[in-house]
Amino acid sequence: MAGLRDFKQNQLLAALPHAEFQHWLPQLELIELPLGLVLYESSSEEKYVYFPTTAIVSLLYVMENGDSAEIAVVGNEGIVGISLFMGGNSTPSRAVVQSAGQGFRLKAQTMKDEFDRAGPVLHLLLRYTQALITQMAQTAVCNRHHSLDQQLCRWLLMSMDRLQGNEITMTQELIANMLGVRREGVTEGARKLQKAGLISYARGRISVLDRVGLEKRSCECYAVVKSEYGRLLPREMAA
Amino acid sequence: MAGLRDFKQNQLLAALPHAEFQHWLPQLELIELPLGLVLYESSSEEKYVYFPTTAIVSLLYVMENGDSAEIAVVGNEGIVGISLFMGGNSTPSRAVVQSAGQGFRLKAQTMKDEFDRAGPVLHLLLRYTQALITQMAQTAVCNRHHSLDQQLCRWLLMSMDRLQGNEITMTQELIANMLGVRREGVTEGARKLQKAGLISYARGRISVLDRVGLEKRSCECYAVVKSEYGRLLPREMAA
DNA sequence: GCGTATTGGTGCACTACCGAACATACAGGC
DNA sequence: GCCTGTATGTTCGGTAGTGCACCAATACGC
Repeated sequence: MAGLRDFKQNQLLAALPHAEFQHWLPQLELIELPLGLVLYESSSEEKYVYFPTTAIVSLLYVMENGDSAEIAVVGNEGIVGISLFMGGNSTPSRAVVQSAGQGFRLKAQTMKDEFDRAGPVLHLLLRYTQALITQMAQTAVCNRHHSLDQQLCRWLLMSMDRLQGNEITMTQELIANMLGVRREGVTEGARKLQKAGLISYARGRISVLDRVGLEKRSCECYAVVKSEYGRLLPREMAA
Repeated sequence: MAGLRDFKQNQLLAALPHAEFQHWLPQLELIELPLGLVLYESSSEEKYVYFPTTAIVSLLYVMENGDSAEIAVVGNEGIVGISLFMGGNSTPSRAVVQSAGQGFRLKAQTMKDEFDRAGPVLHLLLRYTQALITQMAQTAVCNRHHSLDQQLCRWLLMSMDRLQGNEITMTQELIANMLGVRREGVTEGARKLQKAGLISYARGRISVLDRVGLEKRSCECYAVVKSEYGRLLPREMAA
């Protein structure tokens, strides 16, 4: 049985007004989110929304020829499945667990009912959605203008913000998939970062040794998105 | 004085329920939107929302070093200024008139009041927002994976969908700004399209001669976004 | 402790795009 | 018709990233 502490690990749940939270509580199921689990598939109807606590979920587009690209990341600061309350019930993207952990899920209908009550929950979710939009827009710009090395730094920093500790469990192959680049490119970039003493890694485990150093090598995109999250979401939520 | 017909040129206005439309009518101002006009600046508070009728507006990010990239386009199918009802009141992007024309504007507060009434207008605007999100996400993917030539085709098609006639008034230099590429690259791409008989152009005027041909050369991104707009918005709105 | 699958490292030819410099050509004011 | 600014055309060297092929090292099941 999940305790109050577990729920509050997700910052949207933590920010819910007391009354609404009490209302949802019996309906929130704590579930395991293993690496690679697909929470929803492109253009298929979403039956649940998910509130990650220790897991990280990638929203990614998979193209006709199999190439893919991550358009946003959702961790314990957010919710997976915004198209439910936005009205579309699906999106052309896929949601995949990028870093294993736990999260809560809630039935689609329960979420819709609460949203339609048009109270503070609606405004909280919409502000979160705007933050997510910023992340997507910045990803578009970043894909256009920044080098693989810079993007790798941004990606590592965003993952760090959503994890406890300073270790990421992730192969270079998977990172390449997310960024939509070749695995060799990630190898090369990671090698440079290791040489510079910013990270160290071995077979699917990456340790961040110098966060500030990564921030310096990253493009401005990381800072822009982070500050927008801080502005749009309740104080303690800057992620 | 604007007639009913003018209002209905914007498809969101046209889709408003009768009661809400009557309520807004006295507050909607018809304005000219000349090329290059900045409707809102990055991170500045938005005082109006805009409903383009014959104009096209670009949402673009301008980076620290001056490089820019378009993240979405809004024409007569949409509204400029979603951050007002999403709750942020600003975004890190800039909105610029990309193709001169007209549109209506509405005071921020009027829009918010209506939105907070939580009626059908809220749901209409949120579905539109989801369509816009799809466009941004697809732009991110397109920037990652597709060639300048393909993107140029996509861009021309999206502009055509938002204009009457088959002529676009736009220099190659400006298109390059939107796509976030070099002017020479656009020149080269346009030359190929002209040679293939798909378009013809001269000094800032582009005529599309073979729409289907452009669609064939474009990447899948155009079709994905178009079909999502069709799915999410009222019938006649597929743009 | 052996074999196999997974993960990471390296080299190479190739392409798309960039940055810069410069040439041409058309439009509109006079 | 001439001048000037704006729009487009062309070239050239440089670079980041690709696709492919292959190797090296570690982890893990048996």
